Amino acid sequence: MSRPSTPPPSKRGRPVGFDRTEVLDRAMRVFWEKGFAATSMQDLIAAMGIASPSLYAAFGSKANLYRAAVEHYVALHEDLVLRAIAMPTARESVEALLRNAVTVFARTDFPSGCMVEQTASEAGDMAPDVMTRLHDMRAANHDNFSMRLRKGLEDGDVPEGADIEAVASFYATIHKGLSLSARGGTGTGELSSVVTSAMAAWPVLTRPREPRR
Amino acid sequence: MSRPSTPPPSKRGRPVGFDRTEVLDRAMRVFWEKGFAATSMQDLIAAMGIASPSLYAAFGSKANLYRAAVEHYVALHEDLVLRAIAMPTARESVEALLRNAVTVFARTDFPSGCMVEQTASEAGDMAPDVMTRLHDMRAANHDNFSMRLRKGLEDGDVPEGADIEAVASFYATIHKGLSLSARGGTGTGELSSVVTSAMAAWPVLTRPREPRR
DNA sequence: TGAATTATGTGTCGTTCGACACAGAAAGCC
DNA sequence: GGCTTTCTGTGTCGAACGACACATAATTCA
Repeated sequence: MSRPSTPPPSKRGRPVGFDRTEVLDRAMRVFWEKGFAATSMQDLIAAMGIASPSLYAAFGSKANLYRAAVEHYVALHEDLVLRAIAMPTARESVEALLRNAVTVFARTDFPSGCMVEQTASEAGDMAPDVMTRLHDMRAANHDNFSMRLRKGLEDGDVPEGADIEAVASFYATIHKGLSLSARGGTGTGELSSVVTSAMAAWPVLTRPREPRR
Repeated sequence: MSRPSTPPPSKRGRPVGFDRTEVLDRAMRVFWEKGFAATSMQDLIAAMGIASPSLYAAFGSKANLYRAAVEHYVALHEDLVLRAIAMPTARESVEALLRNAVTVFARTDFPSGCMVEQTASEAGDMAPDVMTRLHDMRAANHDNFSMRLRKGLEDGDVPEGADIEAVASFYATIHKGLSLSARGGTGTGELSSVVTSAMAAWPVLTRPREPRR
């Protein structure tokens, strides 16, 4: 859990002249819109409204700012995810996660798609620790599904013998598909229809199966 | 249908010193691996084995080379797609399309994921005509599903009253999800399991529905 | 108030970007 | 053979890249 935390705000010296969260939010939008490689420092300082030395002092490098921006993205949507997971049954939780995703991915006042999922296509020349962190955040997306399903199994609202990992992989794949669809310009209507279809498959997918095939 | 075709090979003058398909294939791999923005001309001329003026004479610009590379990618897999579509029933065709996708997306001797689908995240500064062409190629992926489903409806192997567009969107979303999963490092096993799940949903999804909801 | 500390804005570093000028090489045409 | 045409490799263009030096401004501590 040793998150690379923000350094403690110093008491002495000239105070920072910008709100860290605010500039991070603006950086997030640019990265979210254009991706890591296609975003230049010029783009960033223009959007963030600070000069590049301030940016480097606060975030270290472009790659690390990207990581921080993705973490800010996750933090922004954490409540939504937690509320979805808190639904009484696994089925309701999974559906809520996907409905939330549609809403977020296709908002017209924000860039399209899921910023976390899209990091998978940023092969990039980023430092290994940044790559690892991005990978972990993608894994966390998958884990949202599998952990909630496992809880459903314990609670009894998911049939005993259901292949939890397979179901989780299925819905995680839908989640990624929704993200990429939204990036391509698909609107809320069609995305919602896909979620409806995916949820219609729930009874079939959670039906108990013989161990392996 | 006015494809921006290759100019006719000239009879006079010094002949071209490289095989166009060969160098296009090498460019494809680099773009496929790193994406458009993260690929530099340096990367390309190194992989293609030709000097940049030759490259520009043959392809015009980096963006246009990218378009040509994606079209080469499509041409490479055309047979596989056609054979899948030629299956006797729509269900078999859809499953074959997805199984093919898994095989292609997770090959270890090639970059991961679908080069066409991934173009959706390359917002880029490419010329409008290139962007349009990439968009059309993505749409063609969707159309593979919807057209084959429509034929199944005519042939009678898809129940009358099935919501073709919804089913097509569902499987197209799975296709995109598989691509993004593969990019993130998911292996053949898990991807195959997702296809199995998606196909298990077939009877439910193709069940006739009342017109709209 | 002066010393110490920290952030800011201007300017610029060396590199690499995408793209091409130019001269020479290799072919067909007469 | 010369003449024309077309392609090739060397070299380099101006612009933009990511990153930072440096002097100055703003704050706390003594």
